[in-house]
Amino acid sequence: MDAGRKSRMTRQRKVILEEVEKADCHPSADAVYVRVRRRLPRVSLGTVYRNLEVLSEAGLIRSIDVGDGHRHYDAGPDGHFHVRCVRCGRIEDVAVESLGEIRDAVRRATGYCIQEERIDFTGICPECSKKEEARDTQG
Amino acid sequence: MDAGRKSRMTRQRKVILEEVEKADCHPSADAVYVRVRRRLPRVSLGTVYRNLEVLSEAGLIRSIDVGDGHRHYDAGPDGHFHVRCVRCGRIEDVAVESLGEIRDAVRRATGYCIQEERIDFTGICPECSKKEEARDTQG
DNA sequence: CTCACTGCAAACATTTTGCACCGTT
DNA sequence: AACGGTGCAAAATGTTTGCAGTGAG
Repeated sequence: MDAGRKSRMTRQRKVILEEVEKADCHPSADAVYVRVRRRLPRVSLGTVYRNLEVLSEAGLIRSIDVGDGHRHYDAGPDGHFHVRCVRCGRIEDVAVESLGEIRDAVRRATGYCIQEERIDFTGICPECSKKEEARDTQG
Repeated sequence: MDAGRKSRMTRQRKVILEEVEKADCHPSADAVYVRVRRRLPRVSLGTVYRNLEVLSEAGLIRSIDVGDGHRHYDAGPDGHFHVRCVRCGRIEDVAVESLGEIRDAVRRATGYCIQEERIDFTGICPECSKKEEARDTQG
């Protein structure tokens, strides 16, 4: 693992990376902060932000912006969409077969040299749908 | 044009709507503020934000979040992607043929009831590419 | 030993909100 | 006249930054 040219793998950075990696959801900076603080009670939020930026730049994690007002972080592989539930706020991955195709289509249509894409869906997850259905049925 | 149940089409609201409609790019709240102030020098930024929210809720405009730290507004029709140039910051529309297909695929894969999607590409626009090429060639 | 990194707190940028007055309906 | 909307200024939110001291390499 090479986090960059002259960067030092400090205790804080390592813990931050681990916590993003082990998180099942896609934690926000603040969520990472809360988790990290369980192991390093004196970390500062600034350190968390700085490290998320560094790790993100090093390609060890990815920052995603689903438009809910927070930036989220993701240690998983690239090349997927996200779906966010407007009810419970969870963010899930969706594997994508046709991402390359879409990218090519956009490149052709616009002439842009595409570097990155963000494809995010918003809706209601099956679990929340079920709950609402149950509530509606019961009155 | 019915901006909502009991909302009043005030001078400010009308001008804000017009300025979003006539803007060629996708203006940020602050950009709208600047434009509106040319016609109504005493508007406040708060009023602009409130009206962008109201108009957005009324479906007269759409708010888009391309992840550059500002929310942008768009009076155009729904059902398109956006491409943003990392160099000059412009945001352009891309017409989409296969949006429905993608949405269905996501629905099938996740079980989500999809309400909305945001599909944004980031890259370098042809114009900026050209400039950089020219600079590179000349040394 | 060096200099990237840290904690802290203050600064920032963007958006939201409380309030008293204003103007559309 | 009623009440939704306004300007203003302060607050809230999420993120970044300056600084002096710390610790990884």
